[in-house]
Amino acid sequence: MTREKEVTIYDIADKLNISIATVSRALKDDPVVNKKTKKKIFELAEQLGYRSNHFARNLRNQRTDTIGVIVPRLNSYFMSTVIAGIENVANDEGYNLIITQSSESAEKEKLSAKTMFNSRVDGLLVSLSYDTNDLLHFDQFSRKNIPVIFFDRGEEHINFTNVLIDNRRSAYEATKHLIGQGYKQIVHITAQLKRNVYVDRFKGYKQALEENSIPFKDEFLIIGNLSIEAGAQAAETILKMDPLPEGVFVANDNCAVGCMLSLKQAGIRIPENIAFVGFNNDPVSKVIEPNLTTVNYPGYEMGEVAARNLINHLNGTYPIHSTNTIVLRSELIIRASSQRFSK
Amino acid sequence: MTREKEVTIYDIADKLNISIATVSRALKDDPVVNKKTKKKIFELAEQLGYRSNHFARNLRNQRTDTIGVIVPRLNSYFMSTVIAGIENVANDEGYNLIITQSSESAEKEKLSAKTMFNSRVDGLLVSLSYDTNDLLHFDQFSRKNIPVIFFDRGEEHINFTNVLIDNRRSAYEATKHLIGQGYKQIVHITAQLKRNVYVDRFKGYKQALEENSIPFKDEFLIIGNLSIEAGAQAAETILKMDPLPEGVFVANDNCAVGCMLSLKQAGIRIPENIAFVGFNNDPVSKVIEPNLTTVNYPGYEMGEVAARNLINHLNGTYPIHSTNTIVLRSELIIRASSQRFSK
DNA sequence: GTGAAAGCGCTAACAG
DNA sequence: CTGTTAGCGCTTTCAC
Repeated sequence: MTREKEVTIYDIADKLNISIATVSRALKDDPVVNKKTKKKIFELAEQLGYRSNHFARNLRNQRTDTIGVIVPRLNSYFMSTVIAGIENVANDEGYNLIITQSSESAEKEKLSAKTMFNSRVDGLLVSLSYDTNDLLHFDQFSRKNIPVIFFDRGEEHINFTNVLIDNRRSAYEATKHLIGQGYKQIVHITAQLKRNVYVDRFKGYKQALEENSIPFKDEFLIIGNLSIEAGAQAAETILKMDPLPEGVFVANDNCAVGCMLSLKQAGIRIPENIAFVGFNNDPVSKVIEPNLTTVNYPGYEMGEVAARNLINHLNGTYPIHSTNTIVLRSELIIRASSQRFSK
Repeated sequence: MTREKEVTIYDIADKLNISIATVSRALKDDPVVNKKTKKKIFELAEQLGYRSNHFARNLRNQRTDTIGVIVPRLNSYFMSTVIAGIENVANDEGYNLIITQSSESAEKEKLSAKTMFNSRVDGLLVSLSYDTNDLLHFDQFSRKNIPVIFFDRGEEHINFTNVLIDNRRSAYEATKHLIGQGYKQIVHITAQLKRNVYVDRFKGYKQALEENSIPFKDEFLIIGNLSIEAGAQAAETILKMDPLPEGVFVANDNCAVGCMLSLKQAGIRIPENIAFVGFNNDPVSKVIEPNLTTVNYPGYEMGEVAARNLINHLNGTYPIHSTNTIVLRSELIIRASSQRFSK
């Protein structure tokens, strides 16, 4: 598999009988180079199919124009939307993306971090796995002054910026809405209470209960991995409750949908028997019947904001620790699944 | 933003009073190096926080261990599944991914190709945009013997391998199934007939009609961008038909769902009045009521196969033009939306 | 087993 | 406005 010889600035310099320095300058459109020379160089470069060698340049410049992205999973609507947002900003600014998924495992996340580190990404965008217990594997980045920004699933840390929504408040409003509709016995389906997003949503849920003098019951907290299947399992659990709960607040739409489908199959009517509120505003929330009340989560915007912020750090527009938490707007979207008197 | 000085093999060599050559060899685990020396080197490297410089290495080795991926859109279930598959294989084999989206525009696709080329990806995985008219922007890769593999949306070309499913056959079976259920007046909703996948699905649809002596009607071909919204629009068109068609075969589940929702809202019953078959087996097909009959599309597997194949090319396991088309198995999944006598 | 040295392609300091 | 030159950090050939 021999490759055609690459054209270098030496080739161009040779043919034009000028120095590589001039060629290098011309190619960067350095105004100091004579217009005519520049023109000749550009033309020849084009003709020869010259392409600049990133490695040589990076080797000199000590930067890669690459941003690393570590996500728990690629295949969710939310995540692909975030990545589309990141990609949009990054490409505009001339950055490439290296993307890996941790598959919700702390182990793989550490590995990914190492890969990113060794690939010398200029900056890192991370959404933590379910499993992650500490942030030690990101210390290597801070030590080298490589900015790390967490989005969605992050953790408070002096060295890292977080981009997120107000999960507590959103969950509070979601739960309050259910209570306002007259549902009091409310189950909460979520993931392990390790990640901020789930902890905060749980807090919001509890706060709403408390404010309405509804005692929190341990057995109303159902923990799973928030997949459709986990939703189906949660439905089993719910069906065994006696009396049945009146409402369910799920930390993610997909899981809510899985749960609703199973309950419906078991003859439960939504929202008459049990009301539902989800989280994320995944398109599926408008497909399920009844349509799912949910919290709108600005994924695309979150991706853009995180990337923009990272790039600003990189450009030195502001110092690495200048911002620490960016909160995006989110809001409850009320649909039929939670309304006592739905049409 | 000064970064801590990077540790190089020179530093290690200095401290250990050996040559950089030995350090370099040891770090690659070259068996020729004395075990003890190697151990010392590894320990010191660890302690100093040494990380190898990819650029220096790439500059020497003329390879990047990077695979480029160009997709029309990141945010569909299908695409994120494919990418998860690619990522899985690529990471296992020590390759990084650079991902860009063309946003269904030929222009952006060309730009992406250029970026990839300049980033010197070792190989390229592409799913073409709706818009793309020619493959000229991939010629630069063949000229340099850089393998390019198309997945899902490709085009026959002597230089490039395609990984796909048998779209014609799948569409044929889907349509035949509708006909078998007694639906004869069948609308086909799809995208511009530019990409293989849509052309082939259309062919399969037509073939099934022909074999059953059902004349194809021009007005039964509805072209859009296959989004949920396009589905809603298609529903408008359908509702104006008199008489109404009996069945609809949609080239993608999302669009089918959009269409079904609108029709249902207009009082049409599915499948009693109009039957539906989709394509892709997106999870949403099991959420919509009635559940959508669809063609199972092995996205994850497609990603794995495409990546595996590319990497085999790169490893020289087989020559660049040895395979030209890889067809993955796909099959019709029959659900309630298309069954005359559904429960 | 180990070392010396050349060179991958580019940039930038310095000199003119 | 242009050229010379010294590296960036690594791999690899050739010697020993």
